[in-house]
Amino acid sequence: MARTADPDRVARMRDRIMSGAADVFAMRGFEGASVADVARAAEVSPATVFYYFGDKATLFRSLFEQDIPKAEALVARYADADDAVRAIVDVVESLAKDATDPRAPALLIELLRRTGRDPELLDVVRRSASVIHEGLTTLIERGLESGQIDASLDARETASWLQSVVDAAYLNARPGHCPAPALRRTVLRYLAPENRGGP
Amino acid sequence: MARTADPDRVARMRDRIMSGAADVFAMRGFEGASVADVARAAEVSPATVFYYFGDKATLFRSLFEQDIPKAEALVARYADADDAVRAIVDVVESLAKDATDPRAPALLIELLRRTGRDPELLDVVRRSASVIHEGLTTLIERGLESGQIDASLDARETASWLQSVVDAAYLNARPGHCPAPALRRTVLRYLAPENRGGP
DNA sequence: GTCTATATTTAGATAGAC
DNA sequence: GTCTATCTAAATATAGAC
Repeated sequence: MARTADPDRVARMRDRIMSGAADVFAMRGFEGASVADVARAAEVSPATVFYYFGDKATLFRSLFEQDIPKAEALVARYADADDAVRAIVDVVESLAKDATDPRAPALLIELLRRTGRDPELLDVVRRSASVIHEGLTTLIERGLESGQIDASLDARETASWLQSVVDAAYLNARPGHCPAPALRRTVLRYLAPENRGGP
Repeated sequence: MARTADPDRVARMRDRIMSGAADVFAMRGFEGASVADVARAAEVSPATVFYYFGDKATLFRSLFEQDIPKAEALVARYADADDAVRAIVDVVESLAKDATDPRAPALLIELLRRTGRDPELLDVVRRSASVIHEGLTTLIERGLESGQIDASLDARETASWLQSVVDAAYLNARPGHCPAPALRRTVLRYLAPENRGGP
């Protein structure tokens, strides 16, 4: 067909394959999903998938490369927030919001798993995770200075813990059940100083 | 060698293979681990592994079958506790204690993953998870009655959430880092009534 | 660029000797 | 009971036509 590289058409084809890949990887897992399955879902031949992505690991990784700019945008949005604790809760809830996609838990699991085995994937994940981690750490430090957050907490460790809690909320997300209220309560109470009587 | 079925020897052999399997499954994942790898780790032949476990899925599942009696014992130990909140914290910390095993995070992920694909494994997991869930629910109800726990919380939902938080401790587990303090703080503050000044 | 057809590799599982 | 040897199936990746 088109002899010339049409960037738009290339992008559309990549999206189509990646969308099929998200379905299939979520349903069957990385190893359980064959490239033939992905090709069928995208209504192309297996060779076409390899033509666009080179190999299966690269196809999988490409699903998460979009997370880096998304993380950067999220952190930037709250960088200048006045109310640090409120900003932290908003960031955490934004992260958890993606869990509404029914494929999200399964894909997160595949991601965590593959991360230990694919160094390039690890790099992608580390980049987006550390953007979030830095963003949260900054907000926590601000809350510590203003006295909004319990002075006995370490900013970086607390940021890691909050990220883990978000991940756990994802993993246990069940259809028709929103984790946001429990998550919000958890974060607010975890951060609060105990000077007003607390437990 | 021994012509007669010696239950003790059988148990030792099973343990030896399962120990190797835990290493290999944690390191390479379920699909990534070949039975040949497990056999090598246990210093037997692949055929011996199949002789004892039938197939790879059964071998994997057997790693988690021991969790059911362990869960029952844990719940029983705190069934008659006077201080409900203290008992809840103890149960949760006991659950998280296994996270110190460096293989634990990887195995948890494999477990969650395989659960959606192996109905028999799902059954095993459900059994031990529901033992814990029932135990926690009972303790939470007791804390609600005594006013130790915030009356606005639903016992069953809170039990589920606490189980998620334990998962978070697993996910956050890194060598040389103890999750207990963050976990304890999270649980205590989540449960506390807000009548004394709250968040 | 997209396909069909296939080469290659690998791993789960079994047969049968000892 | 444990081994060696092997069968079989499946999937990644490529070659080459169109």
